[in-house]
Amino acid sequence: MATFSEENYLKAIFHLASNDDVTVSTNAIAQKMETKASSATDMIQKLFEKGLIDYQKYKGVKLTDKGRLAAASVIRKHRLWEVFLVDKLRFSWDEVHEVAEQLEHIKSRKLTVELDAFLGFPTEDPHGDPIPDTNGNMPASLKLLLAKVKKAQRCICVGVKDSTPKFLQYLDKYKIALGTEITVLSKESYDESMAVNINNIKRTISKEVAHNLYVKIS
Amino acid sequence: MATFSEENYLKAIFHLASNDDVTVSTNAIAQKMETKASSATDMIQKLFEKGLIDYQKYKGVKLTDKGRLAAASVIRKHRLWEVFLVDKLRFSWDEVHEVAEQLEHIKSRKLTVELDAFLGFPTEDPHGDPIPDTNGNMPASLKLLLAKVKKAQRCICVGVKDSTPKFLQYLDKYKIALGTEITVLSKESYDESMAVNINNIKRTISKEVAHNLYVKIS
DNA sequence: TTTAAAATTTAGATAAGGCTAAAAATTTAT
DNA sequence: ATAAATTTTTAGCCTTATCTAAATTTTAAA
Repeated sequence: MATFSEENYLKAIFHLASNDDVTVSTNAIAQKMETKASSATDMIQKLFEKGLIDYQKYKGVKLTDKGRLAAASVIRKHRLWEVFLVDKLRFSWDEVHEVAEQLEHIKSRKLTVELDAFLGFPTEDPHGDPIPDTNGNMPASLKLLLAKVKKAQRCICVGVKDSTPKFLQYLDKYKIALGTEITVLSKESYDESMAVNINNIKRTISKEVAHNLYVKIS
Repeated sequence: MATFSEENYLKAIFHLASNDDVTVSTNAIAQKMETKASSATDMIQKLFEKGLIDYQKYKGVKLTDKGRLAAASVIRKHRLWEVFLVDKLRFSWDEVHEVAEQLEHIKSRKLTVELDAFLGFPTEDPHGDPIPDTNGNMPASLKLLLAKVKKAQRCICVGVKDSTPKFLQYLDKYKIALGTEITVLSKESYDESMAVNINNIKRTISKEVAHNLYVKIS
């Protein structure tokens, strides 16, 4: 059974290797884990010995099937707990991550199964990210950045790319939440800003914001 | 902030010192923690340096106010989670402890506050043990041995003192389970046996059984 | 293609929490 | 009251996960 730290490294590798065929570098892992490359190397060797990753010195790593399932299981738990916190316990977007980081490591098959049922078998977390199923399969995400949406299209806010409290608070301030409908009125090529309609109010959205907000065409 | 291990030791000391004026011995702590006395000594010294316990070499240990509050907070979380598991997630009484042992260490003020509200501010866990309040005050336990129940009183089975398979099998055989309602019909002073009504069936309960079954007056 | 830069690994330390074995203090029993 | 038994502490070692500094390998550049 993996330790907390091992689980966090597996998760980091999973996120870095969005394409399964990509090998992930030691430095990338160290950066994601906010640690030193030497520490990452140590953990890589341990994960390799446990059969959770493929690894050759200096050549980067790749999750094995076993490792991918373990990582997906942790991500599944993380996202289920986020749904719990928002749907049942009045947490808001910017408050769930830190707690879910702890809850994701609780080990109990029954707990995950029952929590999933209690929440009504959700398929997405409050940020619009898909929840892997029990086999570790993650449905492809339909979300795209607001910046990619064409003029006159209507879309629904489903998540954020930047999940820092600062950005989430910005969204709160302008009443942009999960499910909010946004219509793109026009796009300004000079600064990549866009005019949009949100709750019947016309607003200008900066490039920065448009590149950090995920939506789904409706 | 206390580590998992520190929290577990604080909890052990809290449980061992039911009376706050009692000093707890190193051996007692080691036994409760299923570890060696030398390990207990190491942790005792750490807890003392953090101001969580009073300690003099060879003289045993007592929780400080700070330590007692920390211990009560962990026990509060443990019992709230047990309520959650039983009331919301279809866990049964004998499945909750192991998971609650993990959940009790999650650190988030808001989580505990919201969970408490979500559960309707419960005052007891599923075993009939009281839940300490946010100030660390624990209401006296309402749970008592069946032997103490007076004639004509109705009560609900909430736990066992003797958890050996032999006793549990006895309970099974006579259809006594968690939540079973028991009405005391009469008590025999000669052998301390009692006549009771269980599921509308009249039975005689021996002194041995009555002294190993916890109930709550209903 | 040889060298400089960058990335990666190894070596040696540290801190937490545990262990065994041995020493020291306290209790108990004669 | 002293010896024996028990309890508690200390000393030294192990593991996990981290670090810094140094060594090594790979990559990029001249």
